[in-house]
Amino acid sequence: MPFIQLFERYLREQGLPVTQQRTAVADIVFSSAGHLSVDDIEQRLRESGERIGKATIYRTLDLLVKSGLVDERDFGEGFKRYEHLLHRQPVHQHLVCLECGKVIEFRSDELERIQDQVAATHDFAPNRHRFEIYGLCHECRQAGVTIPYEGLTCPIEKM
Amino acid sequence: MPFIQLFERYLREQGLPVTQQRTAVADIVFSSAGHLSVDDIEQRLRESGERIGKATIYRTLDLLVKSGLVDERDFGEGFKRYEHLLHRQPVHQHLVCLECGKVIEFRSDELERIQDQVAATHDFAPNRHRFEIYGLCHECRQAGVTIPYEGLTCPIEKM
DNA sequence: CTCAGTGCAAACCGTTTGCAGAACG
DNA sequence: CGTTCTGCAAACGGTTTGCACTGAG
Repeated sequence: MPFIQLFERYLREQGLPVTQQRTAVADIVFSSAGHLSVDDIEQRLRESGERIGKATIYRTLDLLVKSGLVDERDFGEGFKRYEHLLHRQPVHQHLVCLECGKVIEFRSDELERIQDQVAATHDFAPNRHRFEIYGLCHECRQAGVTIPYEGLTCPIEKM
Repeated sequence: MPFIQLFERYLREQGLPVTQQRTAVADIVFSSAGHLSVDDIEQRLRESGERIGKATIYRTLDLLVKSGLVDERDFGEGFKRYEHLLHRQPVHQHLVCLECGKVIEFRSDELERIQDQVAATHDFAPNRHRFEIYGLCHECRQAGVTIPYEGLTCPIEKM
């Protein structure tokens, strides 16, 4: 995969050294399809025989995000995930299963339209947006999982 | 404001004690309009003369969220914000200014439709969604703020 | 050879937890 | 009065940072 070359070009453009650690991290990120956590990356590096400190992984991910080749995602798990953009779907959104954590990607042109429309109404210059749907995937529902409602029996009415 | 009574009702429904601390935290949350951080809440409690430990605030917020009266929000700031739902706008989304952090609320019925449509396509049972638009508000743009592009000069083409 | 990068460990920061003492019901 | 809550402080987990050492250019 020649995607690492793009990152190397970015580093050179910025006058930053192309180190073996940066290449190794970029290699893992670009060759993995999914939404990787830092622990995922560390583990895959270890599997490839590389032993790279977490600090370096974080610092390299910062560069990858700044370069625009990788997106940082936060699905509310308490840590971040990273996803490279050299994908079929340039801009896409996510369905996140609350039970198994599976992430399904989808794309909606309408969202772009809504973003522009809403932003225009509020005199806001949109830079990016996130749209995530949380729920239960087919498999988890098949397995009988449900989301319990623990709230008030009737919140608003009987005030 | 009688909203605290709803929370007290919830506590009783669950067989949980209605303590002065829980009431105080709920009081702050329900009487504040915006998107409060735990520090905001702690400070406002202090201003009202209450001295309540952070742990208790967190524990009470958990209950408020479970009751369904308060929503937990994460705008990617590294901490959570809390917003009560006894509002004009039952379901709404946010425009977040990347410069000043201001949050503008908006509502779009189309989003509900898109959620249902996308979910149906992927055999997914939606529970909730989040749609956030990040960008620059009118004031910050007036003040000359721009978002610098630090990425590759041309990411994809010259591979 | 020089300067930035790396690895380690400590620091950080928001959040959670364990436990002795206080308070609700 | 028993049971749950509170406050404190320590623990936690992901992330960041300081510093001596290594390595890229």
